Amino acid sequence: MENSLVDSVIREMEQAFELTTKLQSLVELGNYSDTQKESARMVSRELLQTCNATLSMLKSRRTNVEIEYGSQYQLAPRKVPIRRDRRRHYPRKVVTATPYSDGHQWRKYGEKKINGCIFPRSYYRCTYSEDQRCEAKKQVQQQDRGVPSLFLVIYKEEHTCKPMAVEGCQSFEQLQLQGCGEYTCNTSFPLTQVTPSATPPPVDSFSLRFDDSEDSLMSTAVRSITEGTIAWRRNDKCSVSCSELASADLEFLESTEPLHPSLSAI
DNA sequence: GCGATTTGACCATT
DNA sequence: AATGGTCAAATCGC
Repeated sequence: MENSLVDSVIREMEQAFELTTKLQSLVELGNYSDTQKESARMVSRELLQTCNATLSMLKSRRTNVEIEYGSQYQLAPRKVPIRRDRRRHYPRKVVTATPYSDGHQWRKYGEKKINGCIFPRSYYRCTYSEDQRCEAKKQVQQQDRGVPSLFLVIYKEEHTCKPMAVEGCQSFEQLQLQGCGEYTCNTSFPLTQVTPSATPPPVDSFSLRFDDSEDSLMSTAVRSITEGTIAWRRNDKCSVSCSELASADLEFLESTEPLHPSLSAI
């Protein structure tokens, strides 16, 4: 396939990817039952997997790939793994309803009206950009007039500053954006909604590592998750859904001892 | 007074 | 020339 056509198809797939993440946000924030949400999550996961697989195939035909996709939710393991060069930094896109609370502190340094967009684009850099020479930046742009409003957040460069206020982060987005380190849980999840095929996780403390940990920051964060549901579990991986962790595919790592005194098993 | 935000100007890229 | 990204002076709010 010639490159221009590949580029066109990639753009269409990118659009499909973003629309799917947008749809996910709408479902999560909508007034649906847990069962309906779980069904929607499963369909979304399949869609995102398909998008990723297609994009991987397309991009393997092209060398100048510059975009990496992220979403509010971690993806299921890729059917076609993407080999990424760790030395390169790609912008990461997130569609979210709450763009201002991702666990990091930002300073706004500009705002620009973008051609063809209703809402202006805001430019932020890390508060510690000067103190700690942290290069992290993000752009936030409202997507539409919907309720709730959705924002496209584009992250550029990783944080090199010391992670701040991990203990205080409350939302999945904050958790995700802290950098997908190792997370410990203090006990088993009260499994109120387990799909028939799911197996309960270990009852003692355990670590969770996000599936996409190869791109993680090197910091380690300690979190406790006190309630949630396991959507599915396969070998040492599972999909978790709980109040603090909207939905994520995780890898269980047995932990010999709690990493934090307050995280001992109940 | 100080730090954060706003906003017009400037610069680089296409 | 048009557009997007950044700078920096002015302004705001605590």
